[in-house]
Amino acid sequence: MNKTDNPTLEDVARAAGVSTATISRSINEPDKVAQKTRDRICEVINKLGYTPNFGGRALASKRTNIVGAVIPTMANAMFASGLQAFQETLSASGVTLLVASSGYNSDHELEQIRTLITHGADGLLLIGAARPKATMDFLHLRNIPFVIGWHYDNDPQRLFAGFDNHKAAQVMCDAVLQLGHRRVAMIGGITDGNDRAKSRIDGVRHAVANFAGDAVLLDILEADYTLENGGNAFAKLMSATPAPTAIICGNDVLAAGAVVRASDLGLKVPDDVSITGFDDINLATVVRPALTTMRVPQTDMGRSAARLLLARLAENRQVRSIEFEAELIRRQSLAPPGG
Amino acid sequence: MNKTDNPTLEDVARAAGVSTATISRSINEPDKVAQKTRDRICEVINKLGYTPNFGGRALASKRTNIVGAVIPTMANAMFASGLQAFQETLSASGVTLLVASSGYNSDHELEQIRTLITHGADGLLLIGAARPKATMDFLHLRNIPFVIGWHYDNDPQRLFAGFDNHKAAQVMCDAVLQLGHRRVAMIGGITDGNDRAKSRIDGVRHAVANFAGDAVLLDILEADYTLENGGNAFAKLMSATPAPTAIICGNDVLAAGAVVRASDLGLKVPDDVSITGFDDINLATVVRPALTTMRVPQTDMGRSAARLLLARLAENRQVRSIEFEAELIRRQSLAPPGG
DNA sequence: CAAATATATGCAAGCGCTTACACTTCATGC
DNA sequence: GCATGAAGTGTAAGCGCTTGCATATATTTG
Repeated sequence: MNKTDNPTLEDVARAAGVSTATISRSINEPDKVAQKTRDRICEVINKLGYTPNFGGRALASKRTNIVGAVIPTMANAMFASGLQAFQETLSASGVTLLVASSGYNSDHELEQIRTLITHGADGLLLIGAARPKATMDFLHLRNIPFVIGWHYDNDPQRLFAGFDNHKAAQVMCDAVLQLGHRRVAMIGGITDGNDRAKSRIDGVRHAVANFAGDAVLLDILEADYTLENGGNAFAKLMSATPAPTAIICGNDVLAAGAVVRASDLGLKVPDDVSITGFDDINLATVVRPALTTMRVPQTDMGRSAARLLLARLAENRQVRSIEFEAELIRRQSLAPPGG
Repeated sequence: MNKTDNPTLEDVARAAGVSTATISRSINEPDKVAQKTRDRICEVINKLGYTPNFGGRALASKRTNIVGAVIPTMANAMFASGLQAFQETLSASGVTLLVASSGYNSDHELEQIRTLITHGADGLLLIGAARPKATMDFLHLRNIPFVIGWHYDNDPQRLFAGFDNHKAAQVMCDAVLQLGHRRVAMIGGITDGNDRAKSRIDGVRHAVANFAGDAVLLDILEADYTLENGGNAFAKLMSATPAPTAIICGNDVLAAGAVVRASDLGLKVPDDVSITGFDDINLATVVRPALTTMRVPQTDMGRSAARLLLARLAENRQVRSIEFEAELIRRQSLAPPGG
């Protein structure tokens, strides 16, 4: 598995007639080296195709310039574009991204965190705040710098770049209730090991419970984020009597699945039933009717998470969590009951 | 930036009353160590929260168990899910994924390749076969093992896990022509630095040129993969006289944008104009009419690319490229001209 | 112009790990 | 019982780099 022997610092040093220290400096702190020497070194480096050996560098300098991210899955557009922004921002600072996915499973998440750390990650991006004690213990024991994305709360001990899922869901549900809906149902993500999904459901529960009127939350179904599951859950909810007049979905994929299924079942959205989404990914704008949804600042979160983590790693003391606001985007899938 | 001092092999060795070599063995080659010793060591490791220092390990063993991927962008669902599969497969072999994105720019790609290598990647996944000489030179000079995904050709010198974009586009265009379309236009991706986009366009060109009839390829527009660009390009193409009866799109995002715009413009798909996509991502199934598209085996490619790369790194000699077939998926957006 | 300071380079000690080799036990077979 | 070998462990030599310190050279200053 080892590559054929690559040139080392020493090879370069010999060829350039200087010491290894000078080469090292000309790479890492160029202005500590005379212009002339640097030029010569640069030339030799290119001729030899030298690149610093990673292991040696990491060992000597005690840092890798690698940060890791453990996200539920890249297959969800929301994480993918956030991760993209995260990576781009890191890249601009010469830091590289190690990724792993947990599949929304917390045991798996711990395993992946371990892996990333043993693979040299200086810091981590994690999604959501809730995790088992074992995971927290490991993080603390090893004193690992990390940032939590896609979630925000007031815990001053930790670093967040996210938004308040509970509040956002509540805003959405309030909007639904304001329009006159009284029989509401929800299709949420699987809450096990996913505090964002849980918060969104709680937000809806809370909104219904505190509504100054007699609204009912008929049912809450949990489903993996696929179009088909969204469709199936929708069908199930609509087969109840009385049927809900609005269905709040935990994300756009579920909602899009529901919208499509509605049309298959001959139900008109929003006339027969309103459907709302969450995240505002491409899907939301393309289904007909287009989804009323909560826009989540995916790119901003990714970018900010990177900045926070970089600052934290640079030991800037003034690192503070950033709260973003999810924004209600009104489109056609939500209307007063009965059209 | 350095973490507080973590326990080292030596700490563990001292605490367990054995030599560092034994600890190392019990981690890397457990069955070379007596059960009893191993148990004791394991206990100490857990108590101390020891994890091997990455730099030391990489330096001594000359491998990192990291592979890198440079993809155009994770924000495109097709790459995201392929990358997800790639990562999962690697993970199952204890290998971790370093990601970088090129933004479809080949200078940037080279830079990212360099970064990944200096960050310790043992091997790489790259997308598409076409790249500038400088990049190829670097890859060869450093003798870097790599696999090319999302593309296939017969070059026996290289390792592919992909499909023939040219052929796939041709299949799609043939299907369009078979249905009776004679005025065809295309909305492709930006071909600069993107051989897949180019191949898809060439495939369509080729199909039209070789059609046993008098079909015309009216126009080819290139656009970044966004819904809006797809819509704009569509509007532009439809404003020509005579207008095309079918528009072949280089990917589903462009096609979905076109379908949505068609409806905004009061055009019926497929009655007034047929639209086809490429990739078969979620979007394709959700727009109405649903997209006729080429299904691309994203997950399979990701998984196979990982297997190929792992095999290559393990120096298995019997590593051979894998060709996948894209599959024509017929849905409602394509019909004979005039409905 | 000597002294003081700034700038450029070299020296050499590790960083924490793996691994070839040497050594010690202990079981086995004759 | 003793040679033989297997199994378990230790010793120590690096892997390629960074970096504090010492040294050498250039520049400034009174």
